[in-house]
Amino acid sequence: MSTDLPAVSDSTIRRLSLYLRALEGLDDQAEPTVSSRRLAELAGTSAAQVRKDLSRFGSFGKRGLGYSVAPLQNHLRDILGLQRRWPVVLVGAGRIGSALFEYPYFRERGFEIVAVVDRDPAKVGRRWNGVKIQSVEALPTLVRECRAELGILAIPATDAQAAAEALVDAGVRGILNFAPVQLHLGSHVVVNDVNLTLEMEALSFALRTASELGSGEGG
Amino acid sequence: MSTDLPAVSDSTIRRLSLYLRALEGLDDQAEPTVSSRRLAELAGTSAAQVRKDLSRFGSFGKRGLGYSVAPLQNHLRDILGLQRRWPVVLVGAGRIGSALFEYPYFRERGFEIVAVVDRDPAKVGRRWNGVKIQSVEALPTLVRECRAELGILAIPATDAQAAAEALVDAGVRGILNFAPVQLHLGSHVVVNDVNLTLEMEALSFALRTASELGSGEGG
DNA sequence: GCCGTCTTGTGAAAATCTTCACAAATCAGG
DNA sequence: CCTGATTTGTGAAGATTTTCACAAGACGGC
Repeated sequence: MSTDLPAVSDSTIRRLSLYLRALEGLDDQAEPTVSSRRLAELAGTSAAQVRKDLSRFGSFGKRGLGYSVAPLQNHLRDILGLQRRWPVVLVGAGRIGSALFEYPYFRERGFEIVAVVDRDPAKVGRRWNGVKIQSVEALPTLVRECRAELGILAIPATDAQAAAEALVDAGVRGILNFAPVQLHLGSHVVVNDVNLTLEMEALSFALRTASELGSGEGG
Repeated sequence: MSTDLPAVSDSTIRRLSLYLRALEGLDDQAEPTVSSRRLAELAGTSAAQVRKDLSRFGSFGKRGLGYSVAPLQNHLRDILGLQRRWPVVLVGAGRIGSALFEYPYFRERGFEIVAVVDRDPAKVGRRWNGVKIQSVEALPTLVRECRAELGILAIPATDAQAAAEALVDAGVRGILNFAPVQLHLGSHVVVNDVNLTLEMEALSFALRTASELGSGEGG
């Protein structure tokens, strides 16, 4: 079934992912249906928000009853594009790259890291669970051979822009970027940044704010 | 309620972190001042947004000239709470925990992982660069001894809620959570989730959307 | 000093996102 | 069938965030 796709905000999509995760945590034998209120609790939002989010894509619930767990899971997978396998090319075989390669939840959702490249000649040639680490020069060929449309950048900031461009030139349209740098790519390419330092700084700000009761900066 | 710090949105704070990163990438010998337009380019937002964000905390710029790079860096560090050291307790010594422990940018910003715990007895006792991995039972003591207010959860979803509660009971007020589960904690605790699957799914959705719009190319 | 060119800081307007509130639909029980 | 207890889907209202637009300030050249 093809889903009609209106303009949907990024925050809605991110919540859909949380709904899916929450639904997968339910025992659909014991709990075959779920209300927007319950789903909201599980996902950390409000019932109205859940209904609004879902209603953008269709009427999946039944009044008086709620949403059937298994069908809703399928709808969400369909909306998010998870009803297929996504081959992924990983750039960078350092600590972060290694952790991502082993990350079990990617494969579970259809994201399969099918190729790994690294700049370091000492790493090239090693095998990770059957996948041979290759040289960055092989990147364009690899992307094309694997028909990868998704790439992950887990390399230093200095190399990220060039690597991103290489990925895009070879056909990648979506990038998960762990490098602490703003990538400048064509507007048809989607980039999601994972900025670990930023996350810690947001915590730091929140804690500082909380403890500064009664004293602040001069205005 | 804090007297001087206004209510500031999370998105503003996140952008401040990006501004700081962008400023650190500038050579302040060659470029002693920066305009809101330039900073916006570097951080991937608009000039008006930059000015609005900064103006919530003070008047840091000079009309006709822009912002002085070094002083603005200091203002941002001050706002974000980076003018101090933040001891951090890491829960989970698996792949992700290991990558985070080695992550160089944390220490650079004052976030120092001073203790590591793991549930696995086989890992307890090992040393990571001078830090001994300890049992989860030691967690409360460790948090208190280190005076850690920040914790990182890099453990399976099943263990995350209990570990989070242990952290909070021992005095932690901010948590960076890599476990794919919604934590339920007191409202005085700040939790930032890093949801890698969600990030990939957002890419998947975007790509699926783009291809389903037919042959038209994005501008 | 005066002029022209920049650039900030900021109210107001526009856009976006979230919550509210309620009609319509569903079910269980008698 | 009818009643009462639920719960969805959704316009409207409310809240928040972003963009606009411009007065006021700053600097260099002369």
